Amino acid sequence: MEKAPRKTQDAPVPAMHDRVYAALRDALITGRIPPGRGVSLRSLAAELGVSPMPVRDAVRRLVAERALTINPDNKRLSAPSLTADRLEQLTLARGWIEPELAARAAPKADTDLIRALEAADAGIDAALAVGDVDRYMAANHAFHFLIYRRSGAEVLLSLADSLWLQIGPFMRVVFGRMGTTGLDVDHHSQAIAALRDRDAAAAARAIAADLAIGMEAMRAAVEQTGQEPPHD
Amino acid sequence: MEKAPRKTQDAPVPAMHDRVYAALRDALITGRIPPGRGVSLRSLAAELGVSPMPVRDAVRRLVAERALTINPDNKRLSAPSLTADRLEQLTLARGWIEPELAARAAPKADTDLIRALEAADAGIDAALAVGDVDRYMAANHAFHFLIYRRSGAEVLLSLADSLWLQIGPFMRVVFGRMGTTGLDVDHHSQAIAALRDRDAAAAARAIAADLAIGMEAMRAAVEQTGQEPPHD
DNA sequence: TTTCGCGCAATGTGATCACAATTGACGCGG
DNA sequence: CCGCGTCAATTGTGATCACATTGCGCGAAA
Repeated sequence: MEKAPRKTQDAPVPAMHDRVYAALRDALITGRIPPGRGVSLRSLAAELGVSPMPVRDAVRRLVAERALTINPDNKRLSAPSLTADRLEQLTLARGWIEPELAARAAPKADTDLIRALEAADAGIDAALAVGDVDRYMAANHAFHFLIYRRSGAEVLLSLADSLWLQIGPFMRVVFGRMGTTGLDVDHHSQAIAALRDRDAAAAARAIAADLAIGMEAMRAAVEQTGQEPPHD
Repeated sequence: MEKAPRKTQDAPVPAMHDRVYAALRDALITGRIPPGRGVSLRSLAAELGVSPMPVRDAVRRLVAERALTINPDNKRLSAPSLTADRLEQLTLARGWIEPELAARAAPKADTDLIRALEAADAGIDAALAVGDVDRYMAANHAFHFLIYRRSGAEVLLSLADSLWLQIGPFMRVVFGRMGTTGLDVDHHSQAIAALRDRDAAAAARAIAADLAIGMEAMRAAVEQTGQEPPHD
């Protein structure tokens, strides 16, 4: 016997604070916690049906990843506000890191990865067709990180992860402002092709182009939003 | 009375978990917690004379910043090991971000900044002269982040912060292997001059050159270290 | 002397309580 | 009707306790 048969399943139940983290992360990315909104440990805990303890852990992590901000006077928590300045920096950083990750993933691509990417891309198209924002964002995230994870570059990967977490709320604004039109320009197919060919440079180009489209859409949306007062 | 005169100073006593964070951060950067060494919440708490609670918070933050790692099976904490792979990624990321920060800081430079930089640079030289590693690293960190903070680019700045936190332990290895020789090539003066001239491109070049020197020294040191078994 | 097994110590995690600071609302006085 | 002070509720923070799991060491058996 190798170890001791773990009942029937092998998955060791994720810790509570990890589930809370995942929940908050999802809530932030999908915009269920709108930018600028203040949150509190106890209210989140009550909402999730747990004690404030694991929420504290999850929140610390999200603050460190800049997915949440903490008022230095108040010590009160809030979702970061969307500013053109932040978006510009995020765009720049993504433009460095993500093509690099794609380039590193290219030599390691295999048929399993290609198949998974095609499935994810199909999911994206399906979501776009019916205008399902949540599914689109989930599938798009899955597509990109299927590639990035393949790079094996843990340090850069974690940077990309943090950047996506900060970008998430912006995407919601895009859809709120202009729907999903214009996002179907398919650099994803080019990325898949490049990976199939193990062509690092082409993969990097495809990802860079894909980012450029999305980030430009966000920039336009934020510029438009910034002129209005906060809507509540 | 405008508010209520806060005794004499204005600094509202940093929270315990922030002090613990600072302490751990310093311990990691200066190598007092050697790479690969396991740590525990309770032992750290006892060592710092506080309850495990603020240590948990600080550790969560450091884990999120990748300055500490957590074994997914054990759930046990340890300082990340130094690998050539990690160093390569850190070098790449620093090479993107830090020159950019310097470039953004250049237009905003003023005489106060220049003076502070000259003081920090003098501190570096003094530390190098007497071979004081801790002081050198502290002064070098201060020098760079005096510049970077001036950029006003919060997002990029936090990325740079995380990268330095991960680089810290490597630097200790450098000094342990080869002392401080070869690090006195003075790109810092060039950086100061560039900032005085508000020359963004020159500032970026100076910082990039400075990084290249240091990172190459680390690469050589790690390569040398990697061939030996862990020394305890 | 070596090896296996049992039990204790230590670990991370989560809950609950206590406390100081801040917020927000209610009510009183103008 | 408006302004302001007071008080209660809510906030983040830290400590302490309880618990399941893991690691390690001591001791017994061959």
